[in-house]
Amino acid sequence: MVIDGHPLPLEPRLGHLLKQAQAKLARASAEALAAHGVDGHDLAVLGVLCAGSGEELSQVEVAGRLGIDRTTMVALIDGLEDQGLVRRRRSPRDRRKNIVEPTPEGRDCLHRAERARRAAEHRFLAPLDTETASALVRALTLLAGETPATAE
Amino acid sequence: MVIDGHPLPLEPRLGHLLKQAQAKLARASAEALAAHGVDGHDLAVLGVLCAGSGEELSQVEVAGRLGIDRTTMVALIDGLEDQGLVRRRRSPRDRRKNIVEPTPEGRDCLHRAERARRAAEHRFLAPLDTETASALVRALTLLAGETPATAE
DNA sequence: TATTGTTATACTCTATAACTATA
DNA sequence: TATAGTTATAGAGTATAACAATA
Repeated sequence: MVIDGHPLPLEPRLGHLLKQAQAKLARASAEALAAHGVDGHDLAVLGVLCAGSGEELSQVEVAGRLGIDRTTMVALIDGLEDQGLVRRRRSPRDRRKNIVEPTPEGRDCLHRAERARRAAEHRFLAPLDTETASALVRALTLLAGETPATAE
Repeated sequence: MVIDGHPLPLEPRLGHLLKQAQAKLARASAEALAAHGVDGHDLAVLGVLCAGSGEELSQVEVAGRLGIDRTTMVALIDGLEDQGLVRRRRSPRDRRKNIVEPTPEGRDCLHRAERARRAAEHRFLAPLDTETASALVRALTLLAGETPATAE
C-alpha cells in the first residue's frame, strides 16, 4: 500500500490486493445499504428467503445456504424480526424448526436495498471496462470455488 | 456459496467472491508459511526491512509502509525478535526511535518463506491461464487503489 | 441418539486511550 | 507540544460448548 508517497515496498501481493478490494467494496456497500437499515448479512438472508420457489425455510436451512453458522443466524433473524422484515413461526411438521418468512415490508426492503447494493457494486467496478469486469467475475468464480480434492 | 448441492441462492455477489477468494488464498499462504515459522505479517515486515536501499527504518516507518498501526507493530517485532529474525536498537540520532534490522537468519527466512508464499500464490492461480491471471492482477490493482476524490 | 434453536463463552483482529521517554 | 514505543482496554466478528425441546 502506498502511504504518504512512499513507493510500493514489495511487488504487489495478490493477497493484499484481494483484501483491499474486498474491504473497499464492503465499505461502499455498507454505506449504500445503511440508508435502508440493513447490512450485507441482513440482505443476504432476505435474498435467500425471497428467492426461493415459495418453499419454507428454517433457520438452519437459511444458514446453510449462506455458509454461516446457525448460532450466528439467531441474532441476524432477531434483528430482522425486530425491524418487521421477517417473521418466525414453528413448523407444524417439525416443531424443532423455526420457519422464517419475509413480511411484505421485508420484500420491499430487499428490492430497494438490493438495488442500492447493485449500484454500489457498479460504481466500484467503474474503473474497469465491461469486458474486464466480467472477466474479473469469471476469474474470481474460478478461484473462489472449492478446490477439487487431488488424488493423493 | 453452494452448500451440499443447493443451487446458488443469489446471482453471484462480487463481495462474496472477493471474500472467498481472499480467504482461500490466505489459508493456502498461511499453510505454506507455517513451515517457516512466520505468518503473512511477519513476512511483510521482513520484506520491508530487507527490500530497502540499506536505509535504517524505525518501527513507525515500517508500520507506515505496510499500512498497519504502530501499536500492532510492537507485538509483531516482539515475535520476530524472539525468533532471532530481527534486532532492535536505539537510534543514536533520535533516541525515541527503535531501528529494526533483519539478522542474517531473518534474511534467510525471508527468502525461503517468500519463495513458499509465491509458490502458494502460483498454485492458487493455477485455474487461470497466464493472461487471465495478469488481467486479474491488473483489474484488482485498479479497483483496490484510492478512489480519487470527486469534485463535489 | 441426533437435530434445532438458543445462550454463554472464548478467541482473533483491530482500534483507541493513555503512559514514558525523548525531541 | 509533538512523536515513538509501549501497554491496556474495548470493540467487532466469529467459532465452540452446552442446554432445552423435539425428533
